[in-house]
Amino acid sequence: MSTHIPQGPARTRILGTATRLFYSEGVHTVGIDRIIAEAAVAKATFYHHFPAKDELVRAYLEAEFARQRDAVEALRATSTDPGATLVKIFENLGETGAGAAFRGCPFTNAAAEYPDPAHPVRQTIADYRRWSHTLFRDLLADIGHPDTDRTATILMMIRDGIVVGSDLDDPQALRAAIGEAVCRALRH
Amino acid sequence: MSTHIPQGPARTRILGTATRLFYSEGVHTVGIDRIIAEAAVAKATFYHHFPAKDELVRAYLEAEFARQRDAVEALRATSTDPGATLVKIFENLGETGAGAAFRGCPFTNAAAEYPDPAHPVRQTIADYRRWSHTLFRDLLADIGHPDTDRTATILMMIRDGIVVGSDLDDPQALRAAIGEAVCRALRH
DNA sequence: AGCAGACTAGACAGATCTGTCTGGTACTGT
DNA sequence: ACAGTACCAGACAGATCTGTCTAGTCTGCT
Repeated sequence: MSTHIPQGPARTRILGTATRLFYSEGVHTVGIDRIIAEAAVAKATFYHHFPAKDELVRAYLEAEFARQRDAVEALRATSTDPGATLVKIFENLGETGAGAAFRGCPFTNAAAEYPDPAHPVRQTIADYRRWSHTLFRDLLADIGHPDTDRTATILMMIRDGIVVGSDLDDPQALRAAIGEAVCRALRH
Repeated sequence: MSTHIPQGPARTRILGTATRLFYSEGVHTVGIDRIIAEAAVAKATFYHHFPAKDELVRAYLEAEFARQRDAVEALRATSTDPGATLVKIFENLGETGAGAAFRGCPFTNAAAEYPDPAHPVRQTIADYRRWSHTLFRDLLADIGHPDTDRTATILMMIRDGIVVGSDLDDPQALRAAIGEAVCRALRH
């Protein structure tokens, strides 16, 4: 029911289709043939825009990274209270985790399929995780938290726990525990 | 340097080789041909013991599940202090996470490659996660914690954070934060 | 008018995947 | 001595994978 005919230029269609399929079914299980079929694109066009499948995977994660950065940027622009921003980030995480289409974190899922830490895809994942940790640390510094670095690491744990647990356990029960988890993590 | 010639009966060799390869490189990237080659087993023998690859994946996770159950059982048998047991479980997690061969949680990694929640492999993963949550909840009850269920959920988050972060971030920095993370999670 | 660039359709190569099947060897218990 | 079991070696089928290549269409700019 949700198989829309993709719109716009070829590159956009490819990336949109790849995002949907890679996220919902995994990277290695989804072949190029399937992507070009569902994106309604010729094979030569695909390889014109992306020299190899791994480049598409990287572009998929890079786009997701940009999307999250923009969302956080928008959140920080509306609020001057860093504590509220922090809580809102985690509430949003729980909300998306409770959605039907949720299937975990695109970055950790991809990492599971790319074991080599030197691979370009893993570099993008590492960038994303450094950005996440820095984001938490900056917000904690803005709050005036005395233990920013270690607490940011603890918040990363909770973040990972939410995305993993929302996929594999009961997302509602998990969502109900997020507020308390963050609250306890911040206590020092 | 670590490619040992496998020992023992064929089934053990297959499962041992599969465990090593599936964990270090992923499930879909490792083919049957490679497993039978490194296990020094004939193809017919493989399919005699495991009717399909997915059955081997399931057996691999089931064996890992049993190993962890045994380890926890041994830990609970030596100590009568449930709080110390809980802390030790998390310390052990951080220790294995800091090891060179660590590549995240076998169960969450496998889940990333099996998107269908109804798949037998996902059932095993769900069993494992239910067991983990129940373990935490039982230990919290033994301590006399007033909020066992929600706190167990928070401990699950920290557990997931440790296994994900040990693989993708700096395992040493993460390990140094585990004690504090558990301590804050237990505070009520 | 004409040309460049983006696109489509699809054959093709070469590798690799899972799973089946044939045929032969070696050990073990009766 | 003999049946049963466990195993080995490897060919084979059929599907699927990534990536290349040929050949032709359509559109917009100059």
